[in-house]
Amino acid sequence: MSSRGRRPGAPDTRAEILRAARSLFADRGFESTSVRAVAGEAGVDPALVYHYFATKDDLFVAALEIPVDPRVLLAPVLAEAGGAEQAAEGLLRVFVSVWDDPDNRLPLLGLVRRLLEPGGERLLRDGFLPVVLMPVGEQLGIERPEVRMPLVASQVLGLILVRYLLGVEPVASMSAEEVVAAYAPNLQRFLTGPLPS
Amino acid sequence: MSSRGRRPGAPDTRAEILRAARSLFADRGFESTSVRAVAGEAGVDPALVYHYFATKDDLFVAALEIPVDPRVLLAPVLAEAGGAEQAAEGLLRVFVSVWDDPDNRLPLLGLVRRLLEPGGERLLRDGFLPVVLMPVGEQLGIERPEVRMPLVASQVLGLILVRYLLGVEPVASMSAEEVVAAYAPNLQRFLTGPLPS
DNA sequence: GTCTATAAATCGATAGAC
DNA sequence: GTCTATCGATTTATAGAC
Repeated sequence: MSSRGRRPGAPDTRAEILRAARSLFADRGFESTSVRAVAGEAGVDPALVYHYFATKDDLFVAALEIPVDPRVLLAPVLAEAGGAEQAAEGLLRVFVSVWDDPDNRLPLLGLVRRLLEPGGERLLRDGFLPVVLMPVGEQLGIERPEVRMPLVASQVLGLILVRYLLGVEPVASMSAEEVVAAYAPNLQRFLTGPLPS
Repeated sequence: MSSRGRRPGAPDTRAEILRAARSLFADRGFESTSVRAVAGEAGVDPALVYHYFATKDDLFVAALEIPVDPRVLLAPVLAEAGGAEQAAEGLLRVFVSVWDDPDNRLPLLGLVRRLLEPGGERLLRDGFLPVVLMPVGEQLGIERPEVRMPLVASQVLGLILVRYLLGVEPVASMSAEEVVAAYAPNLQRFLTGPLPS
């Protein structure tokens, strides 16, 4: 309270390393990001990175820890009135609000980049799809969720790529409501519309 | 004709290197594929690869030369009766037939992998989108193609990811007609349906 | 045409001084 | 807590023998 002047406060080097790691993993991926590059970006010695995080994998996990639990965020939408027939709009609104939050952006981009790197297939097939997306389909009570949710995933992935990873205009600059208006009807068709045989 | 026995025919090492390069670039991307790995896969010395193709970049270009010209293939569809109102189905049918052709698969996958690597953003933003996709939109005579075609691109990219790159079931195993039935209505909405404001 | 040998750079990771 | 120094492996690429 009454102390004057600037606090000495050691610069939080560890946090600085994490910030640099998030930034680099997000726009160069895991393989193309060297520990040396992270150290350089953070303004510290490469060995210091290893001092805090034993391996490069540990650094990745620490930097890209999922900032939100999608199952918690989606729960209210799933409980909403209207049921599956109007679910797409609510789901999409939650999705965009999470991705548009600057605190989430870099960690999420890092995860997606990892998903698209060699050997990342399993992250979607054995991770995100069965753990997050399939339960959503089942709770919505839609028909043949095992067909419909992968279709949903294909459109959501495409949206992530264009809007967040590649920055293709005008999608990248659309407001949240414009994105919802553009995509909700198509997602809704995947959820409850007619399907091949 | 009348000559017997096996022709001596020097083993076409150059072609063998290209085949190995296509395979590795397609499932590990550009950065994660070393010239040594290509040489190993082809059963030759690494230096020989440099003998035929001066640099790793040249090898990539030679191996992943686009096997088809999308503008030529799409021309008949664009000239068809029905115009923009029924274009999605025809466009999608051409798209799937090209990607399902084994001769095209590896080169196309290699290109997409490169698109998703660090610095590959420009390949879509300054390459594929303005050169291929935007002219299609303009020839169809749709409204605001600069908004609609990026939306189309987002769904097509998602389909490529799920069906060809990540192999998510059941989309990966669908017949061509099933894919058309599943995606054509959504693509059609992006082409000629209502849009935000 | 195909190889051996190697240069020059960069990688992840460790040991140990201060 | 932060650094210097370095190991050992791997990378792209070159020079030159056969």
